[in-house]
Amino acid sequence: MKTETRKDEIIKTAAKLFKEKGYSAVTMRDLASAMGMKAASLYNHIKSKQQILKEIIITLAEEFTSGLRQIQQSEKSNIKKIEEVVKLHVKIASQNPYGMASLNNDWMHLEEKLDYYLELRTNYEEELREIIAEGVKKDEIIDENIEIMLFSILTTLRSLYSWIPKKEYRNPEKLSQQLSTVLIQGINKN
Amino acid sequence: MKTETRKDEIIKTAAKLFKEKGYSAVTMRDLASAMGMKAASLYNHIKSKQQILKEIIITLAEEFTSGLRQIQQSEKSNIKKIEEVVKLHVKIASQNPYGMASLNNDWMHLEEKLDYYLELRTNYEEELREIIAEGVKKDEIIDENIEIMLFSILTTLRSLYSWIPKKEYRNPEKLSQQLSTVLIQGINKN
DNA sequence: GTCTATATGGGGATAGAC
DNA sequence: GTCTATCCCCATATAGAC
Repeated sequence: MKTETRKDEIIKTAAKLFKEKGYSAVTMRDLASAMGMKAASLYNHIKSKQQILKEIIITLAEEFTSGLRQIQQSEKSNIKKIEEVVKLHVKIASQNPYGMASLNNDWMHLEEKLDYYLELRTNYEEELREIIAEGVKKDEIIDENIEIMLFSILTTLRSLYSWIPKKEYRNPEKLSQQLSTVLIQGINKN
Repeated sequence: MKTETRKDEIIKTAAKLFKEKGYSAVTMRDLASAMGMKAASLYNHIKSKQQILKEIIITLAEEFTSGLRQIQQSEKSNIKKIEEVVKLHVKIASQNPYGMASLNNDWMHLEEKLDYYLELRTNYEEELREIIAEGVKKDEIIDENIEIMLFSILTTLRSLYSWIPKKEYRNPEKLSQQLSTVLIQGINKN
């Protein structure tokens, strides 16, 4: 557990601002002002605006990748694996909802690391697709269009960051369980 | 059916660019270049960059508002109403996937019309919440956390624009039906 | 209706004093 | 580690010729 450096503070503050207005609309002067300093001073801690975005996004993308890999390697039913994926998203989004906004909305502004990010993203989708396809094959999951099931689940999980800061969702265990119910069982009573 | 004016073309092209990089990162030079003209020439057709965003977003927001009002006033079961809401989103997103990106991601860059937009958005969510709450009360919908059901459905519908341009989803009827199944019945087989 | 030229402001980033 | 001053570039938008 390292102590938080000034650089970490800057990145955290930047993520908060990026969530409100997006990467392109946030200026280094905005960021400096939120930190209580002048824009030029930021550059003693970070190399560039682009580096801030890169650190926010790549860190999160790698967390998802390694989290999913662990789930994939476990010996659970595919429905259980999906429940674990829900937990993974709730956990990461709870810890860092601001960063999640950049991951979802500002990845296209990555320069150097864009290809790497896209690779992680594509692989993530592909692995989740395989969990669903396996579930269909083993009769755990209905034989409906896999892409629709995949994107329905994934887009809900990806937008978690936008409502997780609200009061009702401070209990990650409970939220994960309720969300799994809705995503897996649907909302229909009959 | 009016013929498409140059202004309409500019707005359509702008929406396409906004979808790729977001409002703030698209310059009037980018837009002009995509239109095969110089930036200054754009101003013979539109008043400002801000006006383009406003037209894209407010038009769509009003379409959703009036669409939902019609559904709300019909005499259907609440589950049927949700199916109609799915159809509404599929229809609008199919007609204008580029504009939907701005509606979802760039509304915070609205200046003059921001408050109006937020009012429409809040009302939309509130009406949909009431449909779900009614459904729970009448035993059509499970008695699970309403906010979670609402946001799970809504975020899936809101992100439709990002995957609707793909080949498999060109049939709005079929897509609506499959998506309703997944959202309402879930994915579980047992 | 499109162009060139330009006004005006703000962006990211660096130099060098303290 | 923070500041002031500044560089250089590009943003939106307008004026006025063709």
